[in-house]
Amino acid sequence: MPTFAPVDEQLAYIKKGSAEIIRESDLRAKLEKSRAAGKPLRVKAGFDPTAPDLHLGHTVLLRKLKHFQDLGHTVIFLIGDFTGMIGDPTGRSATRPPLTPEEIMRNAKTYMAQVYKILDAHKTETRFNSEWFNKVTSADWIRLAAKFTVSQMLEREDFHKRFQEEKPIALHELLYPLAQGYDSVALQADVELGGTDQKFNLLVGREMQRSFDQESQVVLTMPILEGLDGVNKMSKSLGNAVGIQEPPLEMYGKLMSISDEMMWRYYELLTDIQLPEIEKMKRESHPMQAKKDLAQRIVADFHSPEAAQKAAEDWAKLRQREMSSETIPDDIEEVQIPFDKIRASDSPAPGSDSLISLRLDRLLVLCGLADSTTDAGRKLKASSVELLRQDGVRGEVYTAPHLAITNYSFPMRLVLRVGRKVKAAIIDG
RNA sequence: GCACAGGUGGGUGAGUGGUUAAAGCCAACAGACUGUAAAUCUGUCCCUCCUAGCGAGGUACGAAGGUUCGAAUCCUUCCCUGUGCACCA
Repeated sequence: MPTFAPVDEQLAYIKKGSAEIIRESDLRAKLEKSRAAGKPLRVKAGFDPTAPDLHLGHTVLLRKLKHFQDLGHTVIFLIGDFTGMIGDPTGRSATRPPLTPEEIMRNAKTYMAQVYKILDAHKTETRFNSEWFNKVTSADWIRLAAKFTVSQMLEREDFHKRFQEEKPIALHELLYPLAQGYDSVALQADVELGGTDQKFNLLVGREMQRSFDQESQVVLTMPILEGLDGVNKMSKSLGNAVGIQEPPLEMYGKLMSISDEMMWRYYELLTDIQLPEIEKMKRESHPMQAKKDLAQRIVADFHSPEAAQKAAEDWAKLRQREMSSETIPDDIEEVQIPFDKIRASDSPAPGSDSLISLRLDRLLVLCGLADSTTDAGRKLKASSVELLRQDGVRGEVYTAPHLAITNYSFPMRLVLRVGRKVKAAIIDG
């Protein structure tokens, strides 16, 4: 029979960082019962396999699940492959197109790989809700739908707002909360975790269980992590997210760009450092050093301490170069480019002369440093394009789209910088 | 089905026949500044081409047609959204 930590201890651990627990007394009761019986709680969290890439925002919840795992409870990672076909209306206040089963399966697979960077794969129960929903009949759906009223659904802020703003609410969207609620019934969940934006859906689970004569689950909401802008929730589509699969340097750099205020929030929600210690850092640490530590810590979580260390060093170099234009990081992304794609029309054929002429603007586009040749032209005019010298030291700013090179030889390596992005073009003849 | 109100660039949101590739704001991107960030200031912010110029051309205001020297702006049809009514019970 498994043993559990004292209830008060567990509660404290669970409460850290959480936004709301409905109801705490229920949770305590469940924990007591579980401890007495030596039976772990069933802790469920559902994920919509719509975005294939997880970002730090998602990990807030995953970390909390991990905490439950640490305490010895059973974590059920529910992939909403069925509900994914509905598309949770949450968030963008707009109807979302349903996904196809193929897309969902593909996403689900990429999900799992990422999730296990945080959760213990062996201790996690992974389920798909199509497992039970494929057996639910139309008649069942009607019965399910009969348990809720339109007004109840409109209590949900998102629906309410859209209704008032005369924006569309597709009928199937109303099914989402029902389905999610039914998941809890099917899984006999004791606790369900979700973001604060999921509160409504989570509460539906309580109601639903009650009407199926089950004990209502405890609802635990986690705060929604703000993105790099510090205002909106972290979301890939808002472009303020840090993906957990991003390369170390990119991750580090992004984290270093958050505001001081946000930094503390990230400390709270993305690290296991205890609150009193965070408070102490707030008082005593230099904000920049604290931010570096945070960034390094998070990069280490998703890559390795070594990678984090290197990211920190590269970032510092990059930073330094930005200040003094003297150094660049060691590993720059290299892009292979055939010469004839960027050859200027007035250039002599390669080999026929010691001089060739190429189109910088096209080169920028091919390197991914500009969106289009028009955009590249603009960037050039704005004096924001720098060609770094071969030794990787300070270079020269170019404003003209044509670049003549003498004494060339293929393959030729040109290191270009636009803003903080640096790319190396390997040009072949 | 009928009536009414709407559909503008990444997002908001002006513009109701003519320097309007389309105001303002936000976001974004660069530059300056800075102990990181923020803030602030400046510039840019549809695409293509080149001789790179306050150059040439092409797309663009739900879709397709039409009227006009000229339309995002007027007309017609269609699509989409919302509201009310009706239909159906």
